[in-house]
Amino acid sequence: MDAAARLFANHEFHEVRLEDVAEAAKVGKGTLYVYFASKDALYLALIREAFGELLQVAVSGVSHGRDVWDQLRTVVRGVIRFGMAYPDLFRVMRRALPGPEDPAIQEMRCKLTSAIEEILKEGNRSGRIHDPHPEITSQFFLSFIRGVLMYPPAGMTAEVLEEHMLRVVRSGIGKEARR
Amino acid sequence: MDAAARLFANHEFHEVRLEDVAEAAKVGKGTLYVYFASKDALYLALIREAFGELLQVAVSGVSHGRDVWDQLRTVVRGVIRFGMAYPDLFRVMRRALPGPEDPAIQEMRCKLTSAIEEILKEGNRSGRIHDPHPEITSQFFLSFIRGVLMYPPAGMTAEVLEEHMLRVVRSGIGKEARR
Amino acid sequence: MDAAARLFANHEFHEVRLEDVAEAAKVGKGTLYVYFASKDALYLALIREAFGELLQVAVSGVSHGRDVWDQLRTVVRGVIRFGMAYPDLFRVMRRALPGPEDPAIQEMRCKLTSAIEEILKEGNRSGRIHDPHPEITSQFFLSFIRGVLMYPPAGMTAEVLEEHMLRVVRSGIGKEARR
Amino acid sequence: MDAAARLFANHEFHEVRLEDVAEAAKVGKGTLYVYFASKDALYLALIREAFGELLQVAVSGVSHGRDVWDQLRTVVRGVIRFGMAYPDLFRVMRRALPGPEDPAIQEMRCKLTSAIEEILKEGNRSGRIHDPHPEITSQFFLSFIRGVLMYPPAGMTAEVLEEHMLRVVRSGIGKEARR
DNA sequence: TATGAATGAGCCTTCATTCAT
DNA sequence: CATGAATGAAGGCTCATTCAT
Repeated sequence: MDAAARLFANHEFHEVRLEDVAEAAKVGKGTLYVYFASKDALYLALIREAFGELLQVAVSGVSHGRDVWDQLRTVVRGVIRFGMAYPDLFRVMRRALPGPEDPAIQEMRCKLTSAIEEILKEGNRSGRIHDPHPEITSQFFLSFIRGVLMYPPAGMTAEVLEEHMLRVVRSGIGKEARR
Repeated sequence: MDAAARLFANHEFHEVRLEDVAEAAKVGKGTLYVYFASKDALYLALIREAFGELLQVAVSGVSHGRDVWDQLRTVVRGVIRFGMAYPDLFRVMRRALPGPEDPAIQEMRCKLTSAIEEILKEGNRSGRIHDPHPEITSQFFLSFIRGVLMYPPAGMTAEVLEEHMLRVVRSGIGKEARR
Repeated sequence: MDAAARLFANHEFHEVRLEDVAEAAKVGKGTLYVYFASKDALYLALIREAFGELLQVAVSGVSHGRDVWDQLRTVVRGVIRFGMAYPDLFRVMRRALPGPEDPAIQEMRCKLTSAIEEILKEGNRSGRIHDPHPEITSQFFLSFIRGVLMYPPAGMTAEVLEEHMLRVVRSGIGKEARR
Repeated sequence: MDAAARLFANHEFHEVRLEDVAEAAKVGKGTLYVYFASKDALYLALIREAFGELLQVAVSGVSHGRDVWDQLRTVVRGVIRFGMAYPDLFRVMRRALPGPEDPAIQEMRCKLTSAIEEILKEGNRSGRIHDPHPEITSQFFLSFIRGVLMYPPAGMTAEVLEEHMLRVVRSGIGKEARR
């Protein structure tokens, strides 16, 4: 799957030949079929793994009850870490069509945004946050990281990214809003 | 190209058969090859058109010198309008690999983020904005819209989206940051 | 037809596109169909013309009753002249499959060898020639010229070719046979 | 390749469908592509093999130093035998355009005529032959056989052909030249 | 279980042919 | 009669998939 991720990350689905995957993985072509029913199955398994991993890293660390900004930071940090640790998986994930594909994937995608949305709503309730559209803002968190990791500005580090993102969301960049 | 956009928007490249495109466009299969050298060429032409259109809509309206937030609003509104007017082109665009593909596409992609980055920098200089990382924030604008349009929350409208986005970026959602 | 000959001479049938023929002939693609029913028809017309021309040049000049070697010389000279005057037609002709193709072509091909065979037989009867297999020797004449014109040795001229060919057939190259 | 030879022998390149070749060879269509990169490659491989075989059969048996006429007889016999043993390969070969095609083929074609030319020149030196144009006569040998095998007169046998050909070349058919 | 040679369904692409102008 | 834009039948080629070893 590492090999497959590497290839699918940088090439369209149809550009990746199972023969290349097999070679990259240093196994026979037939061996792939021992573990995956088809090329599609392999591709979906990849995305499923990616989402699973991301969910693990980003959401599992969140402990409800702690400060809302701490929770958001945990999620953001998790996603960034994941994106930097598994850039290939991350890129594969990003290209996945939102179509019906696989219910498991839909569910995980949903879980991820829901988790963030929940934190935001919790923040609204606790008064530490004022967000009239947490369902939009939650999309924002994921998209942001996605964009930065796909087209990384020069000299980007996990820390800078995390810091900047949280600051923007928290306080905005308007001058009159800070003092 | 309309027909092609419609198909490529909802299906992976390899799932789209030129025969279907031809049928959808109500022309003969061979006719496609009168105008496009290959399936790839058609696909790239689509993306190129999309970026061109988007650039037109989003960047051309910006008049430097006006208030920074007005400029940002113009861009944001343009991108959102484009995404809603041409959802198919928008979806095709989004899936384009950042790879070498086509220099023209690379250039347009670059132009778009640069335009936003420039506005932000201008804002920094004028003091209306305080953004230590405009190169990151510019990515943010695009990613945000992209994410929202790909996985649209229920009841989303262009106005709400525009408003929410600008508010977040301007003032953040932190309670202590506003009064 | 000149244009077609030029193209068919140096390229396999399938390598020649009617579009190229039209362009080379400086007419529209459709115009070809005003004069030829199909690509095959054009091709066959070409071969037919070639054989007709060759027959004209090579056989028509032969006047039975004259000296046999004069007659042979006339034929040989005619074929060589034709080959050098219309190298393209000549090359097209050579590649024609001996298959059923076109009865008219078969007939002309036959006429050509028959003409030579007849001269040889006449020579046998008159005693100026001793050839136990004129049906083979007649093939020889054509093949010879064909070979030389397809893969011409450097510095070949019509005269040298004609002279050499007749000498070989008449007297052979064995030393003991001449004095 | 046997199957391919059979088909290419009696049909123009474009009339032969790879599907037919596969069927004739009793293998899958895809299997052809395991061994040949393209239809062209298959065709050229065929011609290459034909020339190789012919070279083997015709030239390898020649032992320099033996009587010149024996050497020529060996070559002639070799070519005739080859033509009769592999009529398909022979016919394919004949149609090959003298164009650039494949350097290996060019070389073999050259080798063949050179070999005969060398024998003739050796004959000139030894005095057993008087041939002012061995470079032309060598073409003759090949063309002759080619012609006879392509349009075989009825009742042709290898022996008759060999005998007749050598006799013509050696002594000619002029009556005054023999006694 | 692992393999890779063989396979053929499927698709892109070509180009002879048509026909409205 | 001349044209060339449009067409779709045909076939070369790919590659996911199978299966005998």
